[in-house]
Amino acid sequence: MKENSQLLKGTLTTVILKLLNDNNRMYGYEMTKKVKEITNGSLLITEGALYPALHKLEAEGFIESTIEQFENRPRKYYQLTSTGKKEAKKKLSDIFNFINDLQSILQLKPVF
Amino acid sequence: MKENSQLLKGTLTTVILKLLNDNNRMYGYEMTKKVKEITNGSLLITEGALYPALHKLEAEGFIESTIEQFENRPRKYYQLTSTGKKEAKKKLSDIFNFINDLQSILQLKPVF
DNA sequence: TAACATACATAATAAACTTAGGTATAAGTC
DNA sequence: GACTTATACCTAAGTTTATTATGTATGTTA
Repeated sequence: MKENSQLLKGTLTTVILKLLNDNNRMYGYEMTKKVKEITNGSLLITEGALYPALHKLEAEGFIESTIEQFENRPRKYYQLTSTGKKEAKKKLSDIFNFINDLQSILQLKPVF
Repeated sequence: MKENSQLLKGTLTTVILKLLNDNNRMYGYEMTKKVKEITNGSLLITEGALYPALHKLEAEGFIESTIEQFENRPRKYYQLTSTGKKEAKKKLSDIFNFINDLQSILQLKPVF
């Protein structure tokens, strides 16, 4: 993603799994639009990051795809496999734990 | 850091700046202990990540160091420079914005 | 007809980490 | 006495994950 990109490393996979968990099936380009919309344009998934991430998740067996034609353009729809659903739960749990830890550290008051 | 390490990329610098912002001066090893303590051992800063990050921050002029002897062992104390204080504020603002965006995405309810 | 939007993709590069080592001193354990 | 653990610094090789820059192709809007 762009904008605050340094912060993002490692979260893209979790975002993808969460989107597919909530929406049953989505295609890549749709995910970029969705994230942009949700964050009012402050978080932008770059396609150079997204597509390799999708291919990796598919190779790992967490998602699977079907290609369909829509108005003369091919769309590659992805959905979670059963192991992908478990992975989504795990990744979400991990990231919320991480965010909690991070907030513990970042909201410490100065020592007097 | 270890444990949930994929999630951590890009946040280490912000954590360092925040620790120095709150504690005036700290040495590297102390930071690893502090983060471990705050997170009850769930977040571990590896020294292989920490020391290069400290050196980079110093090269960028955001922190400066003084070496002191403590019980026959050298400690390298770091503190924020004036530009480092501004950078700390900026990075903290960025990371909170990012966490907010992330939570917007990750807490979406399923579409009916 | 040029630019923008849709929709996929890859390759070179850069950044940030993990893993694995290294040096040195001190304290505790078998 | 030997070994492990803790303190305290450090670097290097390799991996992962992103950015940036392209490329292909179709459809729509200015």
